Amino acid sequence: MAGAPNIREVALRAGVSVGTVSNVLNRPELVAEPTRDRVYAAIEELGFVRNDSARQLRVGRSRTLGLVVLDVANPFFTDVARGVEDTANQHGLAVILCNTDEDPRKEASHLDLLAEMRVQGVLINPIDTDGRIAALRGRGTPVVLFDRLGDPDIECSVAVDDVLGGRLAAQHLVEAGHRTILFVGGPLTLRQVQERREGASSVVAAANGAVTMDVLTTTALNVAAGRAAGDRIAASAGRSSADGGGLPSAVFCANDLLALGVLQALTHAGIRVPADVAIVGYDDIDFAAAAAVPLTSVRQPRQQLGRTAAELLLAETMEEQHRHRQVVFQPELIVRDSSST
Amino acid sequence: MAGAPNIREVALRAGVSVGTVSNVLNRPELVAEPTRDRVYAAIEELGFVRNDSARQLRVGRSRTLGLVVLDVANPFFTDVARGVEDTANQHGLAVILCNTDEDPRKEASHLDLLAEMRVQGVLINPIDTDGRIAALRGRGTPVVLFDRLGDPDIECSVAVDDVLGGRLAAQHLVEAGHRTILFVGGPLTLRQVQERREGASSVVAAANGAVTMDVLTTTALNVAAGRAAGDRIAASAGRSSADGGGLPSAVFCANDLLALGVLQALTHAGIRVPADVAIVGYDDIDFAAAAAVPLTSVRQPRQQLGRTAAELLLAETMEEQHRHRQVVFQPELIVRDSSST
DNA sequence: CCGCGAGGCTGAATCGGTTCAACGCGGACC
DNA sequence: GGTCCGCGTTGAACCGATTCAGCCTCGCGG
Repeated sequence: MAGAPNIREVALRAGVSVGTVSNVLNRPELVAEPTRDRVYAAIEELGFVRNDSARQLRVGRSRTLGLVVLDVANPFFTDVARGVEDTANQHGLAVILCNTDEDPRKEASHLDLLAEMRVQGVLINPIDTDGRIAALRGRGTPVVLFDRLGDPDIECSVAVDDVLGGRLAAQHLVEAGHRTILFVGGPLTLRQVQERREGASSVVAAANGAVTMDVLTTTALNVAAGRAAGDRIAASAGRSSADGGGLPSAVFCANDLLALGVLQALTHAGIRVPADVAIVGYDDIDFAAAAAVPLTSVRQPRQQLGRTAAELLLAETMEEQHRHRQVVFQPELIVRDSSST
Repeated sequence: MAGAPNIREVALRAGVSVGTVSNVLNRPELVAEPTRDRVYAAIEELGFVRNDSARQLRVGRSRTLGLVVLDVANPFFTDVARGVEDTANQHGLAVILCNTDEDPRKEASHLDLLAEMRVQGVLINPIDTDGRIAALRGRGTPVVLFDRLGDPDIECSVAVDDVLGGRLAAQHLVEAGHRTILFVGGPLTLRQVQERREGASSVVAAANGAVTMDVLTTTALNVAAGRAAGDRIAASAGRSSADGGGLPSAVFCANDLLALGVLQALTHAGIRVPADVAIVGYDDIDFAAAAAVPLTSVRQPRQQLGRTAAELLLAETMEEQHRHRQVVFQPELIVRDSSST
């Protein structure tokens, strides 16, 4: 009595068998109405709550799905998470949100936990492609990659074309007359950072030497790292350009958090944005528009990314014979004050 | 064989009984080394992963704890979540993060799910004090309130003194010479909003008519609502003060998201911050400092709030006879450019 | 009057770890 | 030689919901 009444006590109280209670819970249309009402009444009176472990044990799989992200503090990921949640909730699934902080060890331990929980599937923006993802899949748990393309033979994935995004940003700056661009981002091991840089590089290369692009590497993709980068940029303003100094005319940041940090540091140093230096960010998080110098940014369809990823996962769990798909979204440049002439 | 090997297959392969395998998993010090190694080898070879449902079913409770927040997109809550996660992980617990979007129905459905999962405990910033929280507790699941004080006889809670926070903000503005203050926040049913307003009101009242404070109610606590409020403030600038128009000399926002929205709208309308209007926010999220007009804000110890809440929860699950505690943190005013003269 | 089918319900088997009483065995001690 | 102890291991009972073969009842057609 203390603690949790079980299905047997409910059955006893309603004067039926446990099988009938289970039917009321799961397939009420099979049970005659008066019986059903008696069972509902008993459940109510006892305050019965189904024990999900027992259910799962019998059924074999859970009603949850795991979402593993690099950084919950980044609004980009919380927006993706919202998209995932929407789709999952519509199908009666719960989402377990795991945060890796870009740390492979945390990623590993979260994946182990999700495996033990026998989640229906995992959505992940992987750092480390260690064997765990393959192992999960080997045990029959579908894994969908998001914000990163995978091998179409073995997995579904949803991504945004980061090379194109980089190109859009750089093109915009070049067309606005900027000739010295600085790319700020890191760590360079992250594919997103690499590809955005690559896109920008291709535009610069096409200008045949008329435009130059330097790279300032950061250790993380957050506001603090952006501030540090901004301080270095401001410090270089005093030095002659022969000395590697001089302000760039534009800064392209690998994400908005960095851009906001850079913006703050530059403003603080008395450098005007966009008059002295233009800034372009990436992701178009809500705070980009909310900055007092609204940020030009490359918009990714964040919620849709999440929704689509979840849909692919559900398709994989339900379809009889599944063909892996790759979905690639196109980013879009949103021009605001930080890069207007 | 397909899918998931179980503990019996491991036992068979290692040539021991299932009991021994379980001991290796849970209390390896009881098992002789050579046996242990054979079991580990078998686990490795088969790719065995413990089925957590079965474990939970037997043991009675899970190794997870639920965290229910109003809005994952608000950095305040992700910071709290990080604090909770730190503490939980140290004790080998996982955190399930649930988002209510300030919607009582979503809150209810998440609580139902957590109940079915038999989580070790729940940390919640409740909207609706419907019976579910009491019911959970009745079934033996500890529930700790955070960012809100509860009844010390029945529950633990961790909060920050919001009345004091409101007072600090208003005091700062009054001392800086502001005489017409506008409080922006809502919905007023949220206790946090109420208390911050109340604190500010008390300061205004103490000024014996020298200072006035109006209230502009918002429908939510996010950037978009802040922008809308900012637009209304800017629109009133043109009207005479007899008409209820005229700019306030300072705006105090119930949280930083609102403040950022207001800041953006005012700047966009050509109103200078802080020269024309000063702004004070609340929470001191990272973006507050990162705004191009860095925001004066009332800082809450966000991570510590999370850590402490988790510790209280753990204490309640472990202590033989538990006495509920209320922990109240003091907020701190961080003065930045948005309110400097 | 009998047979048959459908609807409604029963209850035992099942899922896979955990736990614990009990057992075997070798060494120490009297 | 007998007894006792403790370490290492065993294996069956158990947790609680689900499932399904099978039972009963009732109504209808032959």
